[in-house]
Amino acid sequence: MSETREKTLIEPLEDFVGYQLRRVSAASMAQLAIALSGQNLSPVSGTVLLMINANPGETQARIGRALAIQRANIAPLITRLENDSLIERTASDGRSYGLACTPKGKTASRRIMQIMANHEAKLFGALTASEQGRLLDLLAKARGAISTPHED
Amino acid sequence: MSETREKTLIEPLEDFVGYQLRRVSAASMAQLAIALSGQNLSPVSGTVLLMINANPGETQARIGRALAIQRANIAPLITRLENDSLIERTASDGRSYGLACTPKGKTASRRIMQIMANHEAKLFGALTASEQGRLLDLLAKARGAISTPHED
DNA sequence: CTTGATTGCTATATACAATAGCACTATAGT
DNA sequence: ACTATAGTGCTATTGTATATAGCAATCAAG
Repeated sequence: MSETREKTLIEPLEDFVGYQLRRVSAASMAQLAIALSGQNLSPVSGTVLLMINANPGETQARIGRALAIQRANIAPLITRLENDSLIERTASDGRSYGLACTPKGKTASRRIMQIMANHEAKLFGALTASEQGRLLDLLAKARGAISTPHED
Repeated sequence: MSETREKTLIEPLEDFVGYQLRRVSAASMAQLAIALSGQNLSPVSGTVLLMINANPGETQARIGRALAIQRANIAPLITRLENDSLIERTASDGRSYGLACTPKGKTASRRIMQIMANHEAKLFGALTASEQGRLLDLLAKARGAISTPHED
């Protein structure tokens, strides 16, 4: 038995917001990846799909900017979503496409929203509703204040 | 001028803690990587070095567990820190080493702590001290409640 | 009609993390 | 003493996310 409770190490970055942020975010992402694996979608792909679903007709450059994903990186994501028949592109601009979910993509979006809501409940259920709200507010405030370096 | 204020897209995940966490964490990590680039260290490498500095004599397996880094992934990190003469390994167990910072590593650790503290101030300065404290508490509480999947 | 900006894209590189498996060492149970 | 189990360091490989550089096509403005 003995359960060998491992002696806790000193955490020099314990009081750093950025450190705790990174730890919680990494754990959350790992769990979300598992939760989404049944849909053959990564967290980022799923988020892009939801973004397209909520903003039909937008170009991939604008979707990417809203998610802080660069043009070069979002291209293969979009291609994959299209190959899986989750989205459609309709030429709009001559150089850009308007993106929209197919019926299959809309169904998948609803499913993904369910999965993410469930994931939220599981992960942050230890916090009360008001604590979650406060956390959300603080994160939104921090995010709003962070100056993005190059902005693509 | 016109400044073309880009029409804001709908963010379907706006009210998800995990999503905001990911966005803020990603931005923070990107900035930190820039801040640490002068030391030729990545955020993870720097964190490992600080962890060793604060816990001399610990093995890399235990350092890794404390940071949620698997044995297979921490090995090359440790090798690099040793090649850069920032840490030393002294055989302790026959199968494991005790890790400790060299004088150069201790100096680097102090520098890294300064950089990280500065990074914190820059990034989260929009929050008051009490807001930062509250955010820290909420993150710590959330982190404590998240069950790690395999635990290495 | 040229100049500059935007778009989608390829190619490439890095950081980080995950799995599988290997050799060696330690330890506990018989 | 022997064996089974488990821990440690490590290699190899893969996948995900993100970064930069550069290109051809298109658009917009002078």
